[in-house]
Amino acid sequence: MAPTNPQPDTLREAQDRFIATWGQMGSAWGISRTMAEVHALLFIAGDPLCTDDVMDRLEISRGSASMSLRALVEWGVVSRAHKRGDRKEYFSADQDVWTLFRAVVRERMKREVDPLLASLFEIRDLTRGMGGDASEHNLRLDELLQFFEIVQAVGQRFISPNGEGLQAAAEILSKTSA
Amino acid sequence: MAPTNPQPDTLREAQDRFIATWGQMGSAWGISRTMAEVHALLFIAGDPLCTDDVMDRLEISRGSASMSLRALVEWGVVSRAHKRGDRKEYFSADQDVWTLFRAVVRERMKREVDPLLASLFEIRDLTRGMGGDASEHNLRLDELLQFFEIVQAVGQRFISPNGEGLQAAAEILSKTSA
DNA sequence: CGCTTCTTTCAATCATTTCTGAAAACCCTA
DNA sequence: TAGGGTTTTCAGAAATGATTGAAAGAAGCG
Repeated sequence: MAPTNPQPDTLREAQDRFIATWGQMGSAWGISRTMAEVHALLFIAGDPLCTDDVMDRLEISRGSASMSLRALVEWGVVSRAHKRGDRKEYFSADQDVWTLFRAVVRERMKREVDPLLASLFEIRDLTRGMGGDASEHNLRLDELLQFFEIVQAVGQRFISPNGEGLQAAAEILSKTSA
Repeated sequence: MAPTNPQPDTLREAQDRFIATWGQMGSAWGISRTMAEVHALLFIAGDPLCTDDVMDRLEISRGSASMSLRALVEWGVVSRAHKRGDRKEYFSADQDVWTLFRAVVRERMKREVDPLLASLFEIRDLTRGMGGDASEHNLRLDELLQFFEIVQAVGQRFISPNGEGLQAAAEILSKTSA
C-alpha cells in the first residue's frame, strides 16, 4: 500500500475538535456559537484566512461569515489583512491569549458592568434617606454598589495599558499557597 | 386631601426597577431573565417569599416560578425555609454579595472551565510531539492551556473556604494605584 | 386512609436569537 | 466609468431556548 501521511488528518481533526470546543464555550458566554467558531478557526489556523476559507471550512453561509468576522473585528480580537495582488480581504486572530482575554473583559465591562452600575445608582437615589422598610433596602443596594464598584475597578486595572501588572498578579495569586 | 404615604410606592418602584435591571444583567450572562428576576426579587425583598408571592409579583406561571426557584436553590444562592403552621415552602436569597458571587464563580467554573480544560488536554494529546505544521498548533494550544490553568487556579482560590483572602486581594487591587 | 394543599413535571406553545441566500452596494482596474 | 470580483445587508426561514398550564405526584393533617 502507498505510504499515507497521517499528520494532516490528525491536525485537521485536532483543529475541528478545538473549533467545536471553543464554539461551545462561546455559547456559554453569550457569544453566538458561530462567531466563537470563526474565532477558533482563525486562532488555531494561525495564518490569515479569507471569507471563503471560513465559509468552506465551517460550512456556513456568506452572510453569517461576514457578520461574524465583522463582529470579531469590532471586538478587537481579529484584524483585517490584505495580500498583495489579491483583492480578497483576509482576517487573522490575535495570537496572544492575554490580549484576547483583555479584549473580552473590556467589551463585557462596557456592555454589562457600566450600565448596571449606572442603573444601580439611579435606583438607590429613588429611596435615598428614606427610613422604615426602605432602610434595609438601601443597605442591600449599597452593598451591591460597593461590590460592583470593586469589580469595575479591578476590571479597569486589568484592561489598562499597564494591566500587565494584573496579569502578573493573577499568575502569582494562582500559585501562592496562602 | 388625605395625607398619602408616598413611601411604599416609591419603595416598590425601586424594587421593580432593581428586578428589571438584574434580569437584564442575568440574560447577558446565560441565566434566563426570569430566573434572574426571581433572584432579584428574593434578594431585594429580604424576607422569605413563597411560590405564590413570586408568581403574583412577577406575573409568571407556577411552572416557571417552580423551575426558577429550584435552579436557584441548586446554584446555592437561595435557600428553602418553612414557616410554622404554614404548609407552604418559602424561599430566601443569601444576602451577602460576596457569597453570591462566590457561588456564581463556583458554578461557572464547574460547568465551563473544567470541561474546557479537559477538552483542551485531550486535543493537545492528539498532536503531541508532532512536528511540521503541528508544532505551531501545539504552541498555541499550550498557551491556551496555561492560561486556563491560571484561570482555574485563581477561581479555586476564590471559592475555597479561605477564599476570603482573595476578596481582600480584590479590594486592594482595586484601590492601589500602581 | 382519604382529603386537601402545595409542588413538580413536561408536552405544547410562544418568543427570541441566529442563519441563510440573494440582491444591493462597494471598489478596484483597465 | 464599465465590468468583474468582493463584501455587506436584511427579510424571511430555521433553530434554539423559555414559558405555560394542566395533570401527576408528594406531603401534611384529621
